[in-house]
Amino acid sequence: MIQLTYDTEVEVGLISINHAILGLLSHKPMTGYDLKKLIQESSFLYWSGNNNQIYKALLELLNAGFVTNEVLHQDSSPSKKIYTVTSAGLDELRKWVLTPPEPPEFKKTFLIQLAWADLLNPDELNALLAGYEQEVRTQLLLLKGQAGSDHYVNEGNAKGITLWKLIHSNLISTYNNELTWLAELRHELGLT
Amino acid sequence: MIQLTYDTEVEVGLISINHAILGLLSHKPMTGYDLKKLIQESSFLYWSGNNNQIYKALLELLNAGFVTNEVLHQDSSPSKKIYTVTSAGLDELRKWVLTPPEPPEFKKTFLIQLAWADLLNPDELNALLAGYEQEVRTQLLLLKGQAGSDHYVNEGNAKGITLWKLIHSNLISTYNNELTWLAELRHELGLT
DNA sequence: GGTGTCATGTAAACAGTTACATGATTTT
DNA sequence: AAAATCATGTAACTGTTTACATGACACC
Repeated sequence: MIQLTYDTEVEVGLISINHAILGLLSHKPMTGYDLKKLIQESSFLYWSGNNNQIYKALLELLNAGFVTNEVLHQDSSPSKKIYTVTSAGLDELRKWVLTPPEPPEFKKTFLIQLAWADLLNPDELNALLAGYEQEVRTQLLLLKGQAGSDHYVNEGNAKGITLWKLIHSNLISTYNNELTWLAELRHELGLT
Repeated sequence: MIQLTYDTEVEVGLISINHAILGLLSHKPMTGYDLKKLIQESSFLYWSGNNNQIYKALLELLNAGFVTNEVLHQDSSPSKKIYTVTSAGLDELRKWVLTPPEPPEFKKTFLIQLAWADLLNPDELNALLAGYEQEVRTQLLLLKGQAGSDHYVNEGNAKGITLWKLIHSNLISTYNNELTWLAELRHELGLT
């Protein structure tokens, strides 16, 4: 059987973590380690930010000519590679931002549990709902706690800061929507 | 290097698609082919419903003793394996429904595009927003179109039907929330 | 003396998607 | 004549996570 592999040299359709990294680097040159922390802390960059993804993405961006790197040797610390976006990289970023958006995707395992909650008695159902509410509230607190941390990356760019605040408000409203739905659901099911 | 593999015989923590399949089978014995169609059409069972997942899951459920199957030979059609939940399977399902819920997960690639939309001029930004609105509206129409198809699986169980309607309303409200957020965003950015 | 930060990278496993393969029958 | 439905399964690949590995320094 003939193996059909894709062209690895000329990347056409990069996947989005590469673009997210390109975007972060466009604000400020950084190391993979810096990117890792930013992605892990970010609420809307939904990847885990593990090494494998980031160092692989940086290699791909480098091979595609979208970034360059400069090695900094430091004593008493491992040397670091500081990545900077090239003008080709900026073009690519702009091009990607203009691509037709995809619909949002939701993974709500809780809804699947709820689908078979007719197996439970009222107390158990109540506990299940309370558990979900708890989780959602925790996410909301986390979001509000790191309110600044996301858009402080965006220093000095007023337009950018406004956008990042709007992104933040999107996430907040999404979680709040779960809470109001939960209240309606309790009402509908006649639970106290 | 020593290979650390997990125990494949006694499954402890099955992943959720297995439980979803267990749940579907608890309503009615079915073939893998039937399950595939149900999952593909369902709005809240978020898997693609490809063969690989389903037939693998059915094998695992079978090995765990949560389902049994009966082979039906038919002429003028391939033979089918009809899977039925065992009482151990029902126990497992109930146990899983009671496990502490996880928070919902969102993948909104659009938000990442928006994060770097300061690279765009107003017309381009407008087009981007319109594209997202279009996608969300399409999802809403799809949802409303299949309004019945999801909970018709749940024949004859009043409690179950109510729950499935509530699940449906959760998804509707989630998409609607995106639309109201979009309106606020346009207002905030002073767009017509 | 153990744990955490800085900084890079690799290995192995798990999860998920697309596409392939078969073969009879029905529909367009 | 081509495409879709029924029905099972496999192969190959992509994507993602967890854990491993190194080594100096700082902190408790």
